[in-house]
Order: sequence, then structure tokens, then C-alpha cells
Amino acid sequence: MRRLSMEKLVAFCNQYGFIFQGSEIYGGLANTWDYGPLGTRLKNNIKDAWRYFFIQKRNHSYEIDSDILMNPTVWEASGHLASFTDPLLDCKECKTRHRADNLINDVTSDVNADAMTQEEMLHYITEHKIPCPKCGKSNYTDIRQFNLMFATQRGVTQGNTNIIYLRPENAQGEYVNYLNVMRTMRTKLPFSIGQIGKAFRNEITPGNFTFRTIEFEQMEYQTFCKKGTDEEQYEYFKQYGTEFFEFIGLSKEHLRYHDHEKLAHYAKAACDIEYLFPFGWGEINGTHNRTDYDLSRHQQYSGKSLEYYEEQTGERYIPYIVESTYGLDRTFLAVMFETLVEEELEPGESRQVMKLPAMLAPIKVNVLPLIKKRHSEKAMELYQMLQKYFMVSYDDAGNIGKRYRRGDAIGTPYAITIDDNTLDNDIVTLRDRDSMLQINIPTGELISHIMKALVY
RNA sequence: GCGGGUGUAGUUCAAUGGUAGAACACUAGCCUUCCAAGCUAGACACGUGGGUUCGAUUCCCAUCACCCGCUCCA
Repeated sequence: MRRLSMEKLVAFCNQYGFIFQGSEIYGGLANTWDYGPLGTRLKNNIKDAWRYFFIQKRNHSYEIDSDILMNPTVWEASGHLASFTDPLLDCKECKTRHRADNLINDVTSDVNADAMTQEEMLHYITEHKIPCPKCGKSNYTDIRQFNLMFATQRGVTQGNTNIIYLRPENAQGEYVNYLNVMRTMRTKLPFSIGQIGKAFRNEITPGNFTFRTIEFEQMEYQTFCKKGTDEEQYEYFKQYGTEFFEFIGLSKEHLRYHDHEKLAHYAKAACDIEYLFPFGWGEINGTHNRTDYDLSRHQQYSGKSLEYYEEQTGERYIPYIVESTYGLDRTFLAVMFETLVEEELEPGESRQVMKLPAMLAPIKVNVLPLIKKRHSEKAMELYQMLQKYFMVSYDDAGNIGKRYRRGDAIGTPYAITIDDNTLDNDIVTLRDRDSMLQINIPTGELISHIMKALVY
């Protein structure tokens, strides 16, 4: 049994309808991927597992769905307009791309490039003939501003006043709604707001299949708490994150923490949970202590009070926020690598099996008439009965072994086979993917039997 | 962004300056009482654009996309 290489996984995803190349018939669009029927099911099941783990089974935990488009001032307040913009220039000699501020900050501490304008930076670089770190020459293009946020225009006229942004993170939607959620849910600190949704970043260098894309989906969790309890919350969510990943079947050996030394503009502490992909360790979760930075800034920019009133003490303060955010597409990819294995049958013969936990499986039960002519009518009847409860598929093509294998490849945990015994006594064969064991059970017990395996 | 590699069917591969063939997979039928069996039939491909040429999937150029490594980002 071995894990798949990236190349094989991409082929598998295409072959079985998990992930297709975006805009494929037009030659694609770099780093965009579409989820197919089975991929969408799996992705939704991961979302549901996350919802269970974070929203359903935690107290004072609420899910919202905020708009991707927000008032542009939100991004001024959040700091993304300023700090998500990189001043880039290229070395004309060796064609490498550099950040102008880094070039300056790396050679001197006399000046602070972060405080300089674009012109000042370029002037400083030319004046001091700062060499290219790669080739040592000093011959650069002009500085161009590169913003990680996608901008678009609203309205019929195109002008600067009408620029709006596709959100680079979901968090701000939770922040601007924190009072609304607290009021309508009649809750107190500490409480949490979760959200699953798309975010967009105009990254320079995406890659590694769906690991790094310009459009991606996050499962975010923001916990609002009192200053002084933030560090405890931060440690708690680092731990809770690994528990979640183990809950959905990722093995401990493939997970590790990675503390940030360089912090984002909003964070006091940051730690990633990384998964061991074939291309190395990659972030699948980030937990940040964002302090009261975001809410303070929103209070300042909106002019609305975002303070919390604590009844017991009579104190008013701006809550601290601990954020734990899960990359959905990355979690999906990790689940694929974790569960999809190649099994050696005999030398030279192998098959791919997806050992998905039942709760994540796109299809729960495969309904198979042993002999098409004799058993399809009864099988169809059971299929329609099971459809009321689970995602079920019906397969009568080819011999029975082939149909078992087809289900194995896409992670279907159960197959039921309808034969003469079913016609006479209402007994079906229930076959388990992982053990390949078969048991005979009455059709009346099917639902409760399968349901047990699907309970979280 | 740089360097290297690869683009032919769903997948893995082949051949060819005269418009392509296989295996597996897929579809239909036959057969079949439990792990990719057998028989018959069928559908499906030269990434895109340009150039050279009487003629290009093949040669050349560009472009697009993916993979590997680096860089970058967090």
C-alpha cells in the first residue's frame, strides 16, 4: 500500500470526477480548478464535518454567511489595502523579481523602506546601486505596485471612486457583524462566529494543484473574548485544530505545528498546522491571535462603537479575537492524499482504493443486483428506499467484482448485493469496503446499520 | 518570476511529412450466484495559434496548460 504522487492524484481526480481543470475546453486558466460531482460531495462532507465540530458541538458558536463584496473602507480599516500591496521590481539582467522594500531593508538599517514612497525607494536603490541578490548587478525596472487583492468596479462608470475588492479573507465579514450576532443570539463573551466561504488573492506564484490557487475556500472560526483570556484561547484552538484533522481521518504523523516568526500586520501570535504533502509540509490551518486590532480599527474607521459591555464588572472594552482558519481546498487535498492508496494485488497488478471515513464518502452505499435480469427490479426498489436516507448509487454494469472495485476506488464504504435470497427472504449481502467482509442482513435493518457508521 | 520536463481517447502508452493504433476504462447486448472473468458490437484523442510545405499530429516559432526544482508568499 502506498500513497500517490501528485501526478497520479491529478489524473485520479480527473478520471473519477473529483476535480477538473478550470475552463478546460479553452486551454484552461492557470491555477483554477473545478470540483466535479464526487469532489463536490466530498468537499461538502468536509464542510459538514467542520460544522459539526465547530458550530454544532460547541456552545455559543454561530455560523454566518457574509458577502464577498464589502464596503471598500473595510479594507482600509483592516490594513489589507496598505499591507497587501507589494512594491515589485525586476532585475533586467537576470530577470528575477524582488520587493523594493526588502532590497533596501536587507542592505541597510539607516532608513526604513516601509515608510518610503515608491519614488523614494527607487531613488534610494539607484543612488546606492543596491545589487541584485541573485546576479550582483544593479539594473532594475520601475517599481510597480502589486496588490494581492483583486479589484473590480461597480456601477456603469469606471473610476477610482467605484473600486471594490474581492475579499482576501472572510474574517472581516465576521468582525463587522459581531454585534449583530451577539444581539440576535443573545450571547455573551466568549463566543465564536464561523464562516465557510470563498476568498481571493492575486498571488504571484500559485501552484501545486489546488494547494495554492487564486480563488479558494476557507472555513474560518473567530472567537471573541476578553483581553487576558486570549492566550488561553489561542493555545486551545491550536490543539482543537489537530483534533479536527484527526477527526476527519488525517494521521498524527502527517501533522505538525509551525510557529510563525514573521507575523502578519494584525497578529500578536500565529501558528500553522501543517500537513505532510508529497511536495513537503504545507499549511492547512492557521491560528492567529489578532488582539483587538481589527475591531479597534473598525471602530475608528466606521465611527461606531464596537465595545462590549460586561455586566458583572460594568467594564466596557473591545474584545480580543482569536482566529483559527482552515483552508478547505487544502484540507480536501490532504484528505485525498491521506486516504487514496495504491494496493498491490499481485506483482504488476495494482488498484486504487480510497479509504475515506464513511462520513466523508461522496456515496455511502452502492446497490448492486447480482444478476441484472433477475434482480434489478428488487434492487431498484431498495435503491429508491435508501435514497431517502443516504447518497446512494446503483450499478448493474459488468460483473459483481468489477462493481465492488468501482465503489472502492471512490471511497464508497458499503455495497449491498441483491440475489435470490433477497427475493425469497428479504436478506441482502452487505459488503464492507475496508474489511471486504460480507454479512447477510435483513433489508429492514439496513438503514439503522449504515446510519451507525455515519454518526459523528 | 527563473530553470528543467511533458502535452495523442477517461487513463497509460504507440506510430507517422500523406489526417492515427493498442491496453485498461466506458456504453449496449449475451453469459454469469459474490471481488477488475468471457463473447459480440459501439462511442471517444493529435492543447491552441501561426510558419515552412502540394500536404503538418509529426519540422520550426509563439502561446496556453500541467508536473519537478528554485524563488516568492503565509
